[in-house]
Amino acid sequence: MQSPRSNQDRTEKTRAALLSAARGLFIEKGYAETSTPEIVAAAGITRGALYHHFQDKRDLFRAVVAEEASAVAAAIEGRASASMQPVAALIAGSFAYLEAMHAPGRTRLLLIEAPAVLGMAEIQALDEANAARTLREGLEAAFSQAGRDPGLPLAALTDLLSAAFDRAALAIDAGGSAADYGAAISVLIRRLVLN
Amino acid sequence: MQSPRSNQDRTEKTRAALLSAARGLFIEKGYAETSTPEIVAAAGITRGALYHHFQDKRDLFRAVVAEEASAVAAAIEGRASASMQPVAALIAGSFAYLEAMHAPGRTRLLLIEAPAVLGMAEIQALDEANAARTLREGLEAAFSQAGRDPGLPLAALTDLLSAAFDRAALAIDAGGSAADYGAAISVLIRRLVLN
DNA sequence: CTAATTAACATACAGGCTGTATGTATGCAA
DNA sequence: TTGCATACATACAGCCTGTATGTTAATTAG
Repeated sequence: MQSPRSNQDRTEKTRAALLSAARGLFIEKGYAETSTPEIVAAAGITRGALYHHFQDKRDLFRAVVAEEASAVAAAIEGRASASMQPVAALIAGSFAYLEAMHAPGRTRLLLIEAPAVLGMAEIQALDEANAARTLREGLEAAFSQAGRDPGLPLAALTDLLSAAFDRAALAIDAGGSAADYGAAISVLIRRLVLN
Repeated sequence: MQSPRSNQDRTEKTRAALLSAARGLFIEKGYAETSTPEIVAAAGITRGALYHHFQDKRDLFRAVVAEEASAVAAAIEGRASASMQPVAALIAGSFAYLEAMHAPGRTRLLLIEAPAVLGMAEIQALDEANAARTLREGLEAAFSQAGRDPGLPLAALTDLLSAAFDRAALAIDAGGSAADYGAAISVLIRRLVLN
């Protein structure tokens, strides 16, 4: 806090401007159709700065995706409180997820483009860190309360359910009936867990 | 059948060579990392021929995807015969799908790259023409046999199930346990349909 | 049967984009 | 204040896509 602009400050501002501009363009036009000249123009800097802060275009995209994924996780956080019944918590969490994913362009960015650009492996790791673990624990709790753990492939079921949520988010974003997909999610969870 | 090489013949051979070469490269390296010079070199022709037969690179990709999707549909065809019980038919069809998707590179091509390159709308239309309708009819039959249609959002449920199948195919392809995912699919269907 | 037209390519070109290499100015540390 | 590293900006090389233009062979018209 001595110079008019410390290096740390400059870096933060530049990175933030880059991320914001990139997110807007990636959401609007997709990864492939967005050029780095466009991004830096929108951010008010030059390509030199971009390649100073990020290794390449993909690396910048990765940062945007991570940011967005963590925003989704944050939006869900706390929506399914520990005081709820397991099944109710599962359903509340699912609806929170659908709501959070409804932000403009999020489904396309996170569910369509990210797997193609970054590869499924990276996305899976990111999911695991954010939502998947919570979901699996919720499922586990619900199952164990209903007393029917034995032999069920819990991890696989978690994965399949998570895929169903993703598809629901995508479908709603594409104009599908939120009520229908919400009901379908609800039915799916209840039938799976309760007998 | 008069000339040593009729135009029709030439066209067919060239298109086939192009599609085959493109499929191999798209599967091996993905859409973005595959260049048209590479494709035509592998096919033994020039870029002029490619752009004569297809509007652009995406159009060629679209043709490859359509071919592959129809191969999957063909592989499933007949696996779920009308003589089976509805639920058994559903499960048989699901397993046939998982098997058909296990061909090298198919999950990546059809489930990861195609939505990103062609857009979700086109993929949905393609799915609808191939697998989704069959699935919905199967679900409907199973539900009506179990006597519990009223009020269920059938189309949405079909969509979610289809997403679960896709994820299972992806997960198995990525090294997940085919037994676990198969069991999970089986459980999901049974719990959903039977009470 | 020949002339004209069109289809099926091959070649050449223009523009744009990515990543890197290089230059410069400013903060920071000794 | 002198030297070094950081945060950029500028310049460059190579590749790729799509189009425009040429060429050869097949098909159609007269």
